[in-house]
This record gives sequence, C-alpha cells and structure tokens, in this order.
Amino acid sequence: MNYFINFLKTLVPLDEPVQKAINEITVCKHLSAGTYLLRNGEICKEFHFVEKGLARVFYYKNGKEVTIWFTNENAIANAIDSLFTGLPSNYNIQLLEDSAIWSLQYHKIEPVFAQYPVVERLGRLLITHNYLLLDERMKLFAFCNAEERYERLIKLMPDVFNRVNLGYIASYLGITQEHLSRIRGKKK
Amino acid sequence: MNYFINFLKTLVPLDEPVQKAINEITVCKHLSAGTYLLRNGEICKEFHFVEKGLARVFYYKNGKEVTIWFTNENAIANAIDSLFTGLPSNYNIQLLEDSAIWSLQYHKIEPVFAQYPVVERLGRLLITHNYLLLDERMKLFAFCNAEERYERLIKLMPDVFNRVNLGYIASYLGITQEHLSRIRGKKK
DNA sequence: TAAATCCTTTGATAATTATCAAAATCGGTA
DNA sequence: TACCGATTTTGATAATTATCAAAGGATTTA
Repeated sequence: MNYFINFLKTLVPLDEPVQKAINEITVCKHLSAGTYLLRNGEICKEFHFVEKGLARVFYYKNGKEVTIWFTNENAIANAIDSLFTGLPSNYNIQLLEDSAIWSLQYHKIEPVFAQYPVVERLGRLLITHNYLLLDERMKLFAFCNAEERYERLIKLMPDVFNRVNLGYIASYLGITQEHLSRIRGKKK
Repeated sequence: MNYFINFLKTLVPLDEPVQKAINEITVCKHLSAGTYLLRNGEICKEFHFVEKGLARVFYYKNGKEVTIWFTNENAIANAIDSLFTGLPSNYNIQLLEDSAIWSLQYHKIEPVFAQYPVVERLGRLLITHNYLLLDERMKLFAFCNAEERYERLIKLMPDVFNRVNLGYIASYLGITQEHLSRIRGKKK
C-alpha cells in the first residue's frame, strides 16, 4: 500500500478515486545518506514526505552551513519559499540517513485540487500544520535564550538529537558548535 | 460593499452565494488606537483583517513587550498559534491607530468550508501566503545581522516604519531600542 | 508658552556569543 | 590493538548586543 496515502488518511478520510488520483502523482524513492533533494538556487518542484529516514534543510551563510529544519519519519521536507512561489530557493535539502522519500510533482496537484475538494482541504490542513511548526520555531527564538532553546529542543525532538551531530544541532539552535558544547558542559 | 470580500475576490473569484455566506459571518468594527483584539492567555476565536489602520502582535518577555508583527491595510492580524489550535495564545494583538477591522468568527467558517470548496481554497491560499511571510521573517533573522535586518526592513515596509515608534521596531528587529538608535546614528 | 510626558539618543559597563586554534575523544577499521 | 579521520571539547580573545542611567528632543496639553 502507498504509505504516504495512509498518512494522509490519518488527517482526512479519502475515498478510492481520490486515493487513486494521489497515487498517480506520487512516487517513492529509496535514496542514500548525503543525497540532495534540492540545492539552493534551484526551483523546488516537488513536495517531499519522509517515510523512513532523516533529512535536514539548510542554507549557506558566509560559506557556512546553517541548518534550519530537521524532518524525520512522517513529516514533510520542503523548501516552501520556492515550492509555493516558483522562485529559486535559498535552501538545500539533504538526506542525513538512507531514506525512503515520497515525492509529489507539485504542478500535477493543481487539477487534483480542482477535481476533489477534499484534497484542497488536505492541502490546507498540511500547510496549517507546518505553519504552526514554524511559529513554534519563531517562538523558540523569541522567548528563549540559547541555553533554554537547547533544553526545550532536547525534550521536543530527542530522537533527532540522537541521530544528528552537534554541529547541525548548534546551527539549528542559532549558535556555534563551540557555544553549544559549553552549554552542555555546564549541565553536568 | 463588504471591503473584506472585495479583498478576497482579488485572490479567487467568488460567486454570489459564497459572498453571501462569507458576508454573514463577518463583521466590521471601528476601533480606536490602543484597543486590544486579543490578550495573551486568551483563546483567539476570530480572524482579523485590517481595512484601515495598523495593528501589532507582541508578547511579553521578562515583563517587556516584544513586537513580532505589524499588520497594516489589506493584511491579516492573528494569533495563529491559538486560532488554529484552540489553545490560549502567547500573543497580544493591539491597534496602534484608529482602525477599521473585519472580524470573522472562526467557528462559523467550518460549515462554509464544507459547503463551498472555493472557500476551502481561499483558506489554503491565505495560509500559504502568511506562511511565506513568516518564512521571510525567519530568513531575515537567519541571513542578516541586526544592522542588515534594519536596512532590509526599512526598504520592505517603509510605511510601517514611519507610523510606528522606534521601540516597537527595535523589538521587531530583535534588538534593544538603544542598539537600534546606535545603528541609525552610524548611518548618517 | 511652560509644564508635563513621551520618545530618542548617548555614555559607561556587563553579559552573551563568536572566532580561531589546539587538544581531547570517539568510532571504525587495517 | 593501534591508527586514522571525524567529532567534540577546551582555551584565549574579540565582536556583538544588552543593561542601566541620564540627557536631549519632541509633542501634547493646561
């Protein structure tokens, strides 16, 4: 069975014809760690869903990589700045583990939206959910200093923290690796 | 004519019955500067659209106000963390000028979504747009230091900058008012 | 117009975080 | 086991930004 559609069905009931229509525009790829789903400067034309594995979204700042997002199982990895605008993205999407990724050609979704209102709803719910995730991240920076961000994140996504090296986590927290290391040192 | 619906029609064509349905769940209020549309701890149950005037969204951090968003004409002022989750909001929404605000009772929109797919689409488009705005703000912090943030914002929203006092702008930029003042001093 | 209030700037100092360099640690593997 | 490369920690110093206090400016109002 199409794992991605099963996931969608947890959000909204989908009847057979709708499932079929979605199935026809999605494809599952098995990709190895290190693979890029997108590089900055490119236009993001696919919507990616992680069935198995781990991805990160990052950009370059003064030649250094800064991670802004981790996506693990049952979540979405996208460069929304590009997917929804058609403009080149500032972001890179890279797999950190061997992964199973469901990809959906974004331009093929438009007729499906038009034909099946429930898919329109699905789109709305998915975006709403991701909007809330982004708002959470904004709040994390708004309300917490570096140390508090570290504490909160290790509780929020302990799984990711154990699968990813410190440098990525530090940049996700908006600090240098050295600073993160000192924060951790203090805790013991 | 309902100004809010005219705005919506610039996004998606809406036929008469749909306009009527939306009209029935929206109301325009003329409110004076200083009025709160929401206070932190409350649940945000209305969706607000600014026809005329200016609002800001802010939270309290160690007793100090930190502004995270300005909404001027033809844009949306919401505490989305609460509106979409039904949980108490961390945010306050306050009018900075006498304003004309269109408010929509959020719980009344659900049957309209169900009845008119075009409204579902409208919802999706609105959220997508605001998601992109939030992503832009994240990028601003991710890619730019305080000085660059100032430069970019004064270009992006010069209108707001002229209507709002420095303290609010500083906190929007994520710095103290004193630091902002020094940045400006340097520019001359 | 003067007083009162609010907004903005300036100054001195402190806290936070970054940078660069080097050492320690860890994991895999020859 | 010993070595290699990658990751993490530690140290010394510098840059950025905050804090607290006070002084200027501007605006409103009696």
